[in-house]
Amino acid sequence: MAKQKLKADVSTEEKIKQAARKLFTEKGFAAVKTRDIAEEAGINLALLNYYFRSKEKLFDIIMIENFDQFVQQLIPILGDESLSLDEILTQVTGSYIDMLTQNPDLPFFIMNEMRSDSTKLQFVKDKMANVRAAFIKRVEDTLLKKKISRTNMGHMMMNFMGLIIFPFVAQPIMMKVNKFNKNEFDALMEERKKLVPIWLKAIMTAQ
Amino acid sequence: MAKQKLKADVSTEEKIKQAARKLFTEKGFAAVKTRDIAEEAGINLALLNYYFRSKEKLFDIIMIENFDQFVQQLIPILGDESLSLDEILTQVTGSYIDMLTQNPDLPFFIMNEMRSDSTKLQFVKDKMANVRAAFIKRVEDTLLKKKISRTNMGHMMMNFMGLIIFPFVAQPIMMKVNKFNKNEFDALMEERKKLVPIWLKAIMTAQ
DNA sequence: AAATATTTTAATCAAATGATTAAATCTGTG
DNA sequence: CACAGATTTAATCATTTGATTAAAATATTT
Repeated sequence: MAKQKLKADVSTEEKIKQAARKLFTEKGFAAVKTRDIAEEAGINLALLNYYFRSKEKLFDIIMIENFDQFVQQLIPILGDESLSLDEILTQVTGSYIDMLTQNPDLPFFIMNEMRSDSTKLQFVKDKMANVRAAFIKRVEDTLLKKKISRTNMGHMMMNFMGLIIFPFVAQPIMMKVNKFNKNEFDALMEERKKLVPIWLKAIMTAQ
Repeated sequence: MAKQKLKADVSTEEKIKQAARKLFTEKGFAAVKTRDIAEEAGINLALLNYYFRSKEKLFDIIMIENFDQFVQQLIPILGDESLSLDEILTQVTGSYIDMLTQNPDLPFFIMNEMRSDSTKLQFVKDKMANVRAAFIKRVEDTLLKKKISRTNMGHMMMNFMGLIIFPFVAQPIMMKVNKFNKNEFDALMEERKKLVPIWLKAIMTAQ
């Protein structure tokens, strides 16, 4: 006991959070039982309530962290006035594919929770609205020059997300149907870092 | 009582299935309680077990029907030798967007259940494998002529699904962030019937 | 070491949930 | 009508599940 207070390698509270993050992100709120979390964390069930008060409060924490991770890295890139549209496309694509390769379940989690609506997602709406505003502010001029209308902004956001995020949502299908293993899938995603910006530009200029 | 045996407008069994389809498709297996289904169907809880034996058996039925609907309509189009690649793209896109506009929760359900794996999805794997084989058989020659490699088939499938299916998976986000209502969203999807084939061709021929 | 605060455990509770049962009601048939 | 079979209901069971409690164990401070 030379050290001050490093009891376990990781504090119990952190172990619970890690277990909860893993399970909630994989399976969603309803499918995860508090006992699953306790077992995954290797702790007594009562500790979950001791540290986090309730399953729902614990979930809220994980949800906020996940959403933050999902949108956070967009801000600095979109906010960098020195980047051209091409550079933005390339950077956002690369940065996102890297992050999602590390957290492949994140998009599905987000979609799942947005769908279960509930009222608690107001803060998400706000956060996404910020990103969207930044995106529009940053891209709208360029788009207007290319004669792409405002309503088509919706299409562009869908295309952007569809080409980058969808593969991770569909990863289980892709792996099963195409008999990819994780490494092969990741290699495909690595290729997409270069391809998606090219494709997006091709889409934007297609008659 | 002139008629033979038409008791209710819809048989109790069918009412239960409709309620189950709605709820399971919207929220997934774990989040739906048998009492929710009973209430939605306007029937006594015991009837669910009387007709379908268990929640899981009922879910299996819904799952199979949903998967069938998801892949069914592809077969006749892909199998029609008289169609050009362009025509296939156009028809599949149109047919799919129509179907998904009627059943917007279907893609999410499929992704969700593929992810929860379980072993019971072998039949799905087989079904998807058939569609994939038909797709490859139908498209591979054309792709080879365009110097698109076999590994890029994976990208093409992702792009195809990403541009068509993803918007429906992300519909809740799109509607919240962009403040679309259902009609506006559907109008966008209607536009995509023409746009997605153009975009896909642009992608395929992009340097 | 004693006192105090923090962390962990085992046992238990109350509500939710999937399922069953026995009786009641309805339906068509002889 | 009365009977048999199918359908529906109300009541109840057993398990799961989220949460609590009181006590034990551990760490921290004095």
